[in-house]
Amino acid sequence: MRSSKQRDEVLKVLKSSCDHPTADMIYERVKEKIPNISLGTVYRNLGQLHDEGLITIVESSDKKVHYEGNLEDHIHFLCKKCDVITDIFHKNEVPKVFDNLGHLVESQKTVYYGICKDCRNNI
Amino acid sequence: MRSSKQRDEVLKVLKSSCDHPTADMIYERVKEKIPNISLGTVYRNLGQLHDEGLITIVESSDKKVHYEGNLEDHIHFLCKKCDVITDIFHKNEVPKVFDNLGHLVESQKTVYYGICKDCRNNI
DNA sequence: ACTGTAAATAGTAATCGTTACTATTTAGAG
DNA sequence: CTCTAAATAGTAACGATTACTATTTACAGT
Repeated sequence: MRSSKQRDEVLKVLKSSCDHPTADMIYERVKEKIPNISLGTVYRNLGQLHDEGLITIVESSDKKVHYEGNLEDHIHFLCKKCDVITDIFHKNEVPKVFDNLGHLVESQKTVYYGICKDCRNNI
Repeated sequence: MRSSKQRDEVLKVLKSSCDHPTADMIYERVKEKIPNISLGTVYRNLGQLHDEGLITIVESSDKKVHYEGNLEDHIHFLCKKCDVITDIFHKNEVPKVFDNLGHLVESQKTVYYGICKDCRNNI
């Protein structure tokens, strides 16, 4: 992968973002430094950075993909009313943390990602 | 909510599906019973059923929303190559189960859903 | 049963996040 | 300095989902 100032800036913006911005939000922020950057460039670089494992994707409920630059192991709380995503770093004390934050938990989803048996064997 | 044969059939199809079908797949299956049902009707009813808590949404990586009629508490394994979603019901023995299934786990995501503090207070 | 109504539907058009395409620019190896 | 393939800007296209509208339908009140 060749270096590019566009990709560097996308990564820099994401690493310094505390929210979980969408491609469009990242585009607006990068434009402050590189005014003529293309939205397609942002999408392509987000895809590459994700493939390289330098950023992660956070699913939301607003039909947009949200990105995250913080690779530290943590979980998310997603408000179904306002769609705000909260980071929770104290995995082991989840019930207590939510009590302290004042959030009402209604459900939970856990997904494991990887390669299934068939895909490991074929090729 | 008024009853409708369309909604009943959408729910019936989903309850008897072992995969995790998309709106389009559900549409095709319901058409066998109700040939002139509209895709929009399927989408609207899936939304209503989800609001009522009768079905759940499974995020995938193919940009489509997948639905599930099985409300039993379980987690998912998502293959990043073929996008197949596997149900895992033995939560407590996760590493062992994946060993047995032959799946290679690379990462994990946990999300809690609910109402955040601000949304609980405002209104 | 009959009627009024608001909800639900079928069919179609519109939306919008994302991807594809193309001519041009650019990084970096030789 | 040159060559070449990767990266880019700008724009067009795509496709899953949602919105819209005239018509149908469930069902509560008579």
